[in-house]
Parts: sequence; structure tokens; C-alpha cells
Amino acid sequence: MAKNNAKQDLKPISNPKISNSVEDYLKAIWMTAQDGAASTNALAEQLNIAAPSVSAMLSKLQNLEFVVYERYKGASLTESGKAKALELLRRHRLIETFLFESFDYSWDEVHDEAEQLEHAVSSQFIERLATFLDHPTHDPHGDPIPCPNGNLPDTPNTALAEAESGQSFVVARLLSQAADVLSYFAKLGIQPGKELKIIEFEPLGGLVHLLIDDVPRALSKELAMIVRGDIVKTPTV
Amino acid sequence: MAKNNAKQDLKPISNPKISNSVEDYLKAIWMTAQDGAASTNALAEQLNIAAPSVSAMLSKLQNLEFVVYERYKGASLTESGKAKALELLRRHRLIETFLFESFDYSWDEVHDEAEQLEHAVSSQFIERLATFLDHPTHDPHGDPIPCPNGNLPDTPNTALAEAESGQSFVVARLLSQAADVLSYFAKLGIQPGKELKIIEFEPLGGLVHLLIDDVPRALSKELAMIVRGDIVKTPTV
DNA sequence: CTTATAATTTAGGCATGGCTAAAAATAATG
DNA sequence: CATTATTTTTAGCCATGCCTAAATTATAAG
Ligand SMILES: [Mn+2]
Ligand SMILES: [Mn+2]
Ligand SMILES: [Mn+2]
Ligand SMILES: [Mn+2]
Repeated sequence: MAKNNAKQDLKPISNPKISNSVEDYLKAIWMTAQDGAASTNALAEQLNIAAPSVSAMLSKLQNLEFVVYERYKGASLTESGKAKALELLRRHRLIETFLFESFDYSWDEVHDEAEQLEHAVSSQFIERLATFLDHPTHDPHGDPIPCPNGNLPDTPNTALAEAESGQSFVVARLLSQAADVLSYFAKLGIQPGKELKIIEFEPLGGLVHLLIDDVPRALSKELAMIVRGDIVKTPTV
Repeated sequence: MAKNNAKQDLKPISNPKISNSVEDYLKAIWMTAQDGAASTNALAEQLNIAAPSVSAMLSKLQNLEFVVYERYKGASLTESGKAKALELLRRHRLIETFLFESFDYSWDEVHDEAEQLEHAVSSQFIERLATFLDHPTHDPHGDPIPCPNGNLPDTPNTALAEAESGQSFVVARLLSQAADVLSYFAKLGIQPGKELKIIEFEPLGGLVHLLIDDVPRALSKELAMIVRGDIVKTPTV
């Protein structure tokens, strides 16, 4: 008859199972500010939660020592908070990879499912999953998967918009979580691994003309900022 | 800026995402009573939740029309409640099968993980999973996996305790969720698919002596009631 | 440097799902 | 059938997270 008698000690022994919400907040802080401070509004926006609720949660996270928070000045992760955030990010991206590779999820479907599953899986599950997938370093969007120790694999990060006429560009990553943006890229055939040939940049509007699978296409500057990768001087033969 | 403005209409349009708790209660009612009525205490026991909490939840389930509930007389599932319960059971058992087959989970580890995951996966995930596993009919414990329409595949259900000296018995199912019981069976090599030879039953204590993988073993009557399967008159050659 | 605007916090609620202690109903027993 | 024992419900709390409306504080403009 053990029941739920945890009652909470003053300093929780160690693993009082962080709630889904707390996990998502920590991840959001990391995504918004990495090592800097994330503002209340930015987090409210990211999480789609009203600002006062965020305010309250930031105080709570401070008590849990996941965050350093000063009123009106935003919150930044402590070491322990950062570790939790990266752990969740690892889970999220491994799950996305799995859904994409093994379950034929489309590119813009993986995120929502992973957003839920990330909270439900055990660490045993995650390590078995990593093994099953042969320890991938990047997810289907090209985002780096944090290692168990929190290291982030290197990731090419030159924007397509920074390339020049005549160059080739290998896509490594798409810096967007918006489903409509992602499926638009998918429709164009722009995905990690794909090689693009830049025909030319328009002088003023910033439009870029390029060849995707030998088909001529045009992309706005905004979208060309989202596409990240490497410039290749010597096109593959 | 949609926010969480659902507010709940009088009759919820259709899918206001049932909570984990509600799902677990419905499953517990099904497991405790199938089509009959489950008592408050039985559910409290199953779910490891205090009886007053169960009482409150049963009223709530009645309002949601998942249950017919009369004070002091227990609750029984409505059609809609039963459908939800079987849907969850399907998720649970498919997930257990997956963990066992693809992730090398041991037999007694699958349950706890599935207990969480079952609430987090979408129906898209579940149908992809079913395809991935090639539409299994039974989980690693031999429990039938409900079909999407709620049908339960047939399952051999003769207790080992009902067999007779000299007969062979093919294990199909182990009617227990207790991790210690399951790992004890695992240690003995008793698992779905295994063929046992019954040497003899002790006349009074009910102990059964049998051959498992040609090794002589003894099993108590209690355990022999948990092992379910088919009696085979003609041992395989 | 004052005022208008924007960001953030406080105040006050609400829903969900737990708990314990005490009352009430049902079931079992002499 | 009266009394005890068991089961179940009621009453009263609490924690978590979310919300809106109303301060308050910071920031930007004039
Ligand atoms: Mn999430
Ligand atoms: Mn991703
Ligand atoms: Mn569950
Ligand atoms: Mn099972």
C-alpha cells in the first residue's frame, strides 16, 4: 500500500520526475536564449502560453534551481537546467529521426508527435532507440542531436543566402519548425543532403535563382536564410 | 494567437483529448470487470489510488458518459467507454510488443514503459506501428491485442493446472502483470510458445512436476493457474 | 525629463486529480 | 435482527498549471 506519499522533502533526493510543462519550459528557454537570458514574452510566444503564466513558472523554475531569474530581466538556465533541456532535446530529435526513418512520417509531421513522446519515454528507451538508429548525429531537419553528455555535434551553418552565383551548396539543415515552411521546402525537394546550384542573385530584392534536381527555381531571401549548409566550390562529378 | 480558449461547450464537439487519468480508469474498469460493474475498492487497488479519489472520478466518468455508475454499486462501461478502453489496450499491447521485439526489452520491463507511452502516441503512430510489426495478434505476455474495431483475437485459455499427468502443454499466455512473477517465469523458461511436459501432479498440495526444455521442475498450483495455453495430446515429433 | 507605449508582474480565478479524516451505507455475524 | 465490520461516499484540503484583468515597471519618443 505505498500510495503516492512522496510529500516532497525540502531538497528532493534527486529524481522527482519533472513535469511535462517544466521540461517544455526548459527546452524553450534553451531554444530562445541558449546561454543568455530569455524574456517572458519570448517564452510566452514560443510556448503559446499567456505571459502571466510564464512569469509564475519562471519563479518556480528558480526555486527548482533550473534557472536564474530576476524580475523584469528574464531567465537563464543553470547548469542543471541546461542539462535537463539538452536531455529533452536529445529525446525529441532522436524520436523525430525514428519517426522519419522507420515509420515513414513526413518531414513536417514528426515534430508534433515528438513533442508529446519526448516526455513519455524512459532513458532506457532513449538509449535503446539511439542504438536501434545507429547513433545518428542529426535529426531529419538537420538539427544536431545532443550527446548523452550534452555535447552538440558540429553542424554546417552557412545560409544559402550567403552563397554566391555559380557556387554549389549542400543543404544540411532547415532552421524552421513551421509545418507550412517545411512542407514547402519538401515540395521543392530542398532537404538535408540535397545539392543546389546557384544560378544568380537578383541585385535588389534578394531573390535567389537556383537549380534543384536540375530544375530552375527561385527562392526569397527569407527562405534562403533558413536553408543552412556548406558551399562547395568543386561540384561533385 | 489561438491560446487554450476551449472553455468546453456543453456537449464537447467530439475529441477534447481524454486525460491520461481518465484513460487509465477506463482501462482499469475493463480489466476488472469486462462487461460487469467494477467496485470502487477494486479500482483503487488496481490503480493504486485512494478510494475517495476513485469515487470522485467515477462520477466524472458518468458525466462524460463513459460509465454507468450508481452510488455504492460500482461502475460499468458504456459502449463509448468500452471503445476507449479497448483502444488504449490496443495501444498498450502493441507498444509492449514493439519494445520486446525491436528494443530487446525483457519481458517484465515492457509493462511500465507501455503504461506511459500508451497515452502519448497518436493514432497515426499506432497504425504505423501495427504495420511495422506486421499486425501482431498477441503481445509478449500472450494477451490478445484488440483490433481497431474492438474485436479481441481468440486466445487459448486452459490453465496449466487443469492439464493431466503425461500430457503436453503449449504455453500461450501468462495471466499476470506482476514483474516478479513474470521474471520468475522467464527464469524458468516458461513463455508463450514453449512446450511443457507434465510429469505428474502431487495428490494433495497441487504441486505440478514438469519438464521444461527437458529439465525437471516443479510449480505451485497458484503459478500453474497463471500459465494458460493448450493441451496437446500428440507431442510434436 | 516627461509622457506614452510596451513588457512584465500581481491579484484573483478555475479545472484537474490527488489525499486524509469522518460520516454513511451496505454486508457480515452472532 | 441487532451489532459489528467493511465499503463507499462526503467534506475539506492541496499542488499544478493555466487564464484574464489590473497594476507596475521599463523603455521609447517627444
Ligand atoms: Mn514537449
Ligand atoms: Mn527537428
Ligand atoms: Mn497508462
Ligand atoms: Mn501485456
